[in-house]
Amino acid sequence: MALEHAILVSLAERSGTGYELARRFDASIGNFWKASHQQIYKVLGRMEADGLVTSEVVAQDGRPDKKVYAITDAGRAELARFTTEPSAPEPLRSSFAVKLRALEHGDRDAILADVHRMRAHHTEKLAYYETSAERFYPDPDALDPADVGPYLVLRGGIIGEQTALSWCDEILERLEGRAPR
Amino acid sequence: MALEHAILVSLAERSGTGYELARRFDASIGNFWKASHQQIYKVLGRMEADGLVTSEVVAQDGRPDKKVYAITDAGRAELARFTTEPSAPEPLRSSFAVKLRALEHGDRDAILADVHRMRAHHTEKLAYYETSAERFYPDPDALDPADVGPYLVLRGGIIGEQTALSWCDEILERLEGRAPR
DNA sequence: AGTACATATGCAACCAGTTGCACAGCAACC
DNA sequence: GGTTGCTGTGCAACTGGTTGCATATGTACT
Repeated sequence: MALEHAILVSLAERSGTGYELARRFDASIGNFWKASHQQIYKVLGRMEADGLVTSEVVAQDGRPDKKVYAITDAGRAELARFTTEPSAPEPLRSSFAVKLRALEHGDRDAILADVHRMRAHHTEKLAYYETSAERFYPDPDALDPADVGPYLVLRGGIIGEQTALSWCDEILERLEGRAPR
Repeated sequence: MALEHAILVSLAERSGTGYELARRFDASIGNFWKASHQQIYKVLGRMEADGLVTSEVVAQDGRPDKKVYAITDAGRAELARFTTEPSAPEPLRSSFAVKLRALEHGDRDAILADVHRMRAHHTEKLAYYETSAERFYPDPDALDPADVGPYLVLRGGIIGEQTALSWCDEILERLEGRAPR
């Protein structure tokens, strides 16, 4: 149930509506834990029933009312408890790896096209992460203590994307018999 | 529904029982797509109803009967079709990243212990992959064409584990203020 | 006038996957 | 004699997550 904890982290940074959380998930935490707005609303409802968050309805003109959620003390305690839990080894699921294993049973050209598509995707993501790093943490040796966690997570994203890119290049080199690009 | 395709790949390599598939998943494909035996039996049942696989009951003495599954022509066609499908960008889910982001809201020592645990886990996995690589592909420049896909998948596993290790080291260096080990 | 997009919340139905259990027999160890 | 472990198949209940839809309003573009 890490979605619950991802929401708690996000609300600990600052309060917000379900809609806002969904967008934050698109941008930052969502790089490491995806969630749709439907699911966020559902989980927020359960979390409120469990006392981990509270909500306050705010009227707006020209726009629908919104429900601003805030973390409670119980929520903060649950978040702290969560950090003491050992992480289960992440079950890595890659349908692309399955496809690559099927190379001899499938369409080689289509798989190559897929690698090129993935390569472009990872290039874009890497650029996005690197821009974020420069913008938010221009001097990594002088980080605000509150930024250390988020910074290290971003670093994980960067080296992960670099590795994904290297893998694409290695595949292309071998399957196209030349250096990529 | 990539589990279906992972099973088809495995059965295309050779026929086997649900039980055997579950073990193969533990060892090879399972490094990139986990599945429990319960789920494999469930999916095999559906796949047989869909005509992608056939089964034959084999009696054994001293052991329970077993059902040996084999891929059909329809199964092979579906596998080929699958390879022409563009892969969706894998939604990466890391509860550890969520935990790391919660560094300032939780228990720093427990998180550090968790990093050490993960580091040990990735070290072990990397060693396992490297052993497999040496054993099955001692000469990567002279691969059997049928081995190219599986080899590249294994390479992905190796560089993924190396990256995970680097990330652990970077985290430890920053949080413990020294080089790891 | 019609379309699309952003804000904002939420239900219902479905699908994938996990957890826990049941049954069955043989082999090995203590 | 009892426990553990391997082979082998499978059901039932549950949880987490996806897909599709519904509703409401304002702005901007065509």
